[in-house]
Amino acid sequence: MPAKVQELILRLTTIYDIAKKTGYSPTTVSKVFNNYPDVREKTRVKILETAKEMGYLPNANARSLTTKRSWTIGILFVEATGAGIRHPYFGAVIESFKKIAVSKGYDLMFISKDVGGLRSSYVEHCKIRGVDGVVVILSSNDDPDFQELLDSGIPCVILDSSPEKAHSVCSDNIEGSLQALRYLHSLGHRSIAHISGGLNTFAGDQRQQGYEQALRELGLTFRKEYITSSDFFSMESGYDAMNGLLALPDPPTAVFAAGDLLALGAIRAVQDRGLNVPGDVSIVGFDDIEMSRYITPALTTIRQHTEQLGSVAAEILTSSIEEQDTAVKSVMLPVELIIRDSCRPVT
Amino acid sequence: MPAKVQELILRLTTIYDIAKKTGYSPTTVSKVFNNYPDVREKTRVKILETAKEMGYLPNANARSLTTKRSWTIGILFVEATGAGIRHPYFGAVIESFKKIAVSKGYDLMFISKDVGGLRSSYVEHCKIRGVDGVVVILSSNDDPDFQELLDSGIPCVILDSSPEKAHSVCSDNIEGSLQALRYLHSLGHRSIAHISGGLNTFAGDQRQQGYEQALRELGLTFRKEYITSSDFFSMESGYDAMNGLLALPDPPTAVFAAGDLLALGAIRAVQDRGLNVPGDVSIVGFDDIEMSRYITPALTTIRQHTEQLGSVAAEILTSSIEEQDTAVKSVMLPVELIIRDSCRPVT
DNA sequence: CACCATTTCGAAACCGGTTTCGAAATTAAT
DNA sequence: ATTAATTTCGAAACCGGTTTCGAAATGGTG
Repeated sequence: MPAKVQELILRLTTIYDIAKKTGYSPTTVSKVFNNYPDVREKTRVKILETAKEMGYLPNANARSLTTKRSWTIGILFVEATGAGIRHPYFGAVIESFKKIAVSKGYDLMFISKDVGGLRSSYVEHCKIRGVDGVVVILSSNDDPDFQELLDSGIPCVILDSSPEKAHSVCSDNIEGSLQALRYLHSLGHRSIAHISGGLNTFAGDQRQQGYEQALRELGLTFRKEYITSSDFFSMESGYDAMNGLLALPDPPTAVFAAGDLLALGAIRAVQDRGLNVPGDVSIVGFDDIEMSRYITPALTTIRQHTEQLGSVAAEILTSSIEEQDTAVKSVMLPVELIIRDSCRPVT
Repeated sequence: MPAKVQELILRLTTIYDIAKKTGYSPTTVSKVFNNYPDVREKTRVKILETAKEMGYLPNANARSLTTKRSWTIGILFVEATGAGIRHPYFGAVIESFKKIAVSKGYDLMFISKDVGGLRSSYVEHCKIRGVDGVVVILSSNDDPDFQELLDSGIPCVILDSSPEKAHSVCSDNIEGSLQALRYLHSLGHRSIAHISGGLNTFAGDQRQQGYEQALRELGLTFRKEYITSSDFFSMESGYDAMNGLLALPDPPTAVFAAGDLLALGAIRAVQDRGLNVPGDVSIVGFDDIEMSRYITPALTTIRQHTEQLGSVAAEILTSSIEEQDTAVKSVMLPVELIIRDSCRPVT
């Protein structure tokens, strides 16, 4: 052990110290902190008082060791996309998740494929750390390590996915796509393209399905070249995708993007060509990130209730950890079309 | 203990199991995993092999209990602003911080003022969890709990601040303001306002100082009404602040916003009044968040090297945890003016 | 082959809690 | 005042590792 660490060890007071000072046994001290009924009121207050005097703080590691409960929830999101925590959608969801989880006594820890500086699987990481549960955000379904996690028996709640094995919370993506397309259709648009988020994510897949379903519903013809698949939900890929669409001999008059960031990139691409949104192309996004209200043109989009997604996920996960109810819960939250300035009737 | 938890306890294999199976003692097994030199190669491989066979994974809690090293780093950011993790700047910094920290064997855990569902101080939370160090992002200097943390002896690295007591990493905020103002000045602007991030944050304070310093340097008169103090670095407060400036009898021709989000909000406010950026007002931001390239007009801004901020912070903190060198390190990273489309010479 | 130096290993104590179960102390009942 | 019922408490084992220090095994040497 390095000298620095050694030196820094501020020996904290333990229940043994309290026991010695009060004259009671460590057992009794422990019972006080765990609200056991078999300790007399007088001794309870005495122990509590000296605990406060001595600045006692429980040692979470010691407690976890015996109780097998770490009061820690792992956060897992796909690192591959590079978007990670930087995507405003995730940030918002994590924040609301955190708020609920913390209020219930849990702390959040990032779970990655490295542990102790070595490569590992998610499950290994979780078991080593002894997390009580895991919240998974934007998983790519095809990751075997992720599947292994679902099978591991560790309580999981997945956002934007819906495996049979684990709890899940997601928005009604298909309905969102329908609403977007119906709206564009109502404005007279008939050539509507889709910037997909990619089929390797649940959300991307669902929204694309919804897009295709809407085409059928509205009697529009499906055109393969009108679906551009961006792998990530990033502005950059939205930008590239839109450029592809604009280069088409017969470009669409409207575009439904599977994410707001994609939409922002797309808008930029339109503008870079000297064209105008919504003048030349109407664009609808998905997510309603905070930013969308403030850009020009303000983005018409499908709002997800991110705060609720996070809090519902937290409720589900914590109760899954604490209750014996084994039924897998699968919640789908409604979405909402937010009309702003990025769409216009065809002329 | 709830039945569910009890039931789920997948008794993991321990070093004792390995000891029993191989015939060696737990001591020797432990030595193998800790690379002690006094174990013969033959027994090392045998232990390692059966460990793999049995699916052994170390128990981090048990290890932490004896070694007093949790290999956990606490992340702390001010929750008060509501911005929290949602701000793209933080997200980016945390991500690069995480990358380095994880590669060195640390995991990241959020530190809040709640622990175990009860109100607590940051220090208490840290001690209970036994984190090895803490990274603080955008602290508001006036929080006493935060000061207590700095005094606690727990290794800390602070971003966007520069206390004497702890390591710190920040951008050269003052230089950034100077560059922004000089640039606007070079375009002929003489009435330049400042949307401040607020004086209760280090970055906000520094940037405002830089603004005032630049005014003097450039021989411009300081006008109190040209500084609008927004409390948070949010689009909304940027929007409000800009509205205030535009309502002035003598509105500025250029605005230097202390953050990109503030700038985005400001741009929106200008546009909502039927005015144009940069036609009627030139705007410079600060941060260069990814978004800034994609909005219209693309934002001219002062780039912070977020990735480097995060990685340098991680390097400093981990070495502060591991080395005996007690000198407090204070790193200031250069900034860079990124010229895009949100400014124009005065006509 | 005896002797000494190295290697290699393990017993035991410890880290800071929790929990079972029985004993002691107190109260209630007769 | 006994006895029975209840409270209140603590000894001890355990959770899964780490580390010290001494003993045993091995190797080398004369």
